[in-house]
Amino acid sequence: MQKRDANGLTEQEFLAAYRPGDYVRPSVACDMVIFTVTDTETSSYRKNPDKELRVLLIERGGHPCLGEWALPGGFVNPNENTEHAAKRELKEEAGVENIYLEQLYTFSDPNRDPRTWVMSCSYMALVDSANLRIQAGDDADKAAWFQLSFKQGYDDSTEFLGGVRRIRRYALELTSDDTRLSAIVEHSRVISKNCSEEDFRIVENNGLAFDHAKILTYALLRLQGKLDYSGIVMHLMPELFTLSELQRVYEVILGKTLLKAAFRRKIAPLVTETEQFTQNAGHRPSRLYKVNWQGIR
Amino acid sequence: MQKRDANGLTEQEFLAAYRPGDYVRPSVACDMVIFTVTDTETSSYRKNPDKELRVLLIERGGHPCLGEWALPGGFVNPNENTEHAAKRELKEEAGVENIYLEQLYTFSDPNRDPRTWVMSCSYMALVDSANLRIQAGDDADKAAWFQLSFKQGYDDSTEFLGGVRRIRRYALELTSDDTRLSAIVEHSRVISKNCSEEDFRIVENNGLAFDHAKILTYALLRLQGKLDYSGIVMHLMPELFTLSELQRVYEVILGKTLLKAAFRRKIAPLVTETEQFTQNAGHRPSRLYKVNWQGIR
DNA sequence: AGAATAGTGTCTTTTAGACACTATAGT
DNA sequence: ACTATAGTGTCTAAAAGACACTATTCT
Repeated sequence: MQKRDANGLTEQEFLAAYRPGDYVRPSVACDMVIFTVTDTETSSYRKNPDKELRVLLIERGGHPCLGEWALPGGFVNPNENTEHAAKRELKEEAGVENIYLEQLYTFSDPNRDPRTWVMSCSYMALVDSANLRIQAGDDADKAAWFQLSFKQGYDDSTEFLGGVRRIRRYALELTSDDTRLSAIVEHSRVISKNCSEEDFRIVENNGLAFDHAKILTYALLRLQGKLDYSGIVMHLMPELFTLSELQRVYEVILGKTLLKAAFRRKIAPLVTETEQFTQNAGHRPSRLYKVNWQGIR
Repeated sequence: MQKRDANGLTEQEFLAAYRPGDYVRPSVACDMVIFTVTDTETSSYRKNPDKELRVLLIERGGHPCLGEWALPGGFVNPNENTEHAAKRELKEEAGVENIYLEQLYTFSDPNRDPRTWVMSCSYMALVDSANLRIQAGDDADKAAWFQLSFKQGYDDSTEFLGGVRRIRRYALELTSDDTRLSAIVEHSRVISKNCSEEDFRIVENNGLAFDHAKILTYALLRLQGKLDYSGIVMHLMPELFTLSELQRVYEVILGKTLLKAAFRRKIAPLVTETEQFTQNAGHRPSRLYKVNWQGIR
């Protein structure tokens, strides 16, 4: 291409002479919401264990937010894109590779980090807990898998001239062996012709670093929203699983129970039956299935 | 809070002493995909005009990509977040305010801009064309609304051990009064247990700047994907509209025709009927509706 | 009158919800 | 035998698809 600009330069000449300005640039970090699903302890030899949703957090060893728990993450390096950075962090901080990864949202409020201007490009990752052979946080940082409870509380729509404002509050509770964290995040949305605002606000926060309660809420809503039309859950399942297990995973993420017959009809195209069965369960054995990746959208 | 870190500093002391490192930081820009819907010329006084989807592009007056057409956008300033930047750009470059705005995706490949390291946080905006009283591009830059044709071509799934690779190609054609642009973008997705890769690749590009063909494709897929479960289309409609008009907007975005009766059943909760009717149409008048914002999800 | 669209009725098909019933290993 | 779950059958209700029919205004 030999086009010349207003100064008579070709593109090659322009780029050779180009010097980036010295205006202020943000740092860009990747923060990762890594979900997995684990079994609870079961009380009786007969009872199947319940499923619980867990997320990986890391205790901050320095200011700011010293002693609070943060999503694993780190800065994006030059010569890599955010996805590379996310994968690198995933390996370094959680010891996992080759798992489901999806970009969520870029959080960019200028004061979200008290040190300096840091944007966070957030990612959601899903891991089968059987895949977690490497214990998270081998290094100095203290890492832990927190069990997550996510409940919608306050919910209100107020109408105004030509529009609606919808406010919902979500209560997050996170528990690990020795730590309990909690947060309340308010999601408000103005829906009208002349305005379109969506906002997450941290109403209450006990022990979560930065704006990570927001990011976590965003991730949970995305996960819930994707559940029924995409086969995203399959990334949380082990190689072989029973349909009841799969149903319990859906249930723990959605926070409600589902009807067995309807559930099975719906997920039928997403799974393939095997000839293997569970054993020693204290009740009728259950057929084991594997994921039918063709059926996943 | 009086916690002290490993150096015996409180958070206040730490922050007061904090100096950001001088490692390389990216520039962050917002690029905007601004959609609107317009009427085509109608051949006969009887025939209703068709709808067409349009997107705003700006011809680049300098290197790089001199003479090519780019999405409107600009850098994010310190003390604003990406959404503020997007709104500012929307006003400056397209002369519109208070319209629907949604963050799409952050494109961050290190070489996407030949000058320097620039990440693009992309947004999608929807405007009712009646709202465009201010002609876009009053200033030096040449701006134009391009009519968009978006067709899926090649589509293939190849199975491999324990997974699927799905490849789809999309053909974009953009036409304004005096310019024709086109691009082919390939979307490939690997869906399997041990891998999760999603990638957009520009296969062919005639006249679109940077990686903007990618961003545009991403926006179109998002718009299509959101159509049926959210009332997002309503942001493209004027104050009063007929149900046939609304249907034609759905049809032009989805690229397929819909059945009238079923369509009306489905969108019924999203609209409110008025007592006004179209006039001088050369055929039976049509009732005018307005948006029922309560019904929008 | 007749072109072109507006608007509705209704039949069929598909999907979802509800719930009861039968089946079966393990102690 | 009994517990706890596995798995299926079937009825009902709701939603989607298909298509034909009637209604209405302007030239």
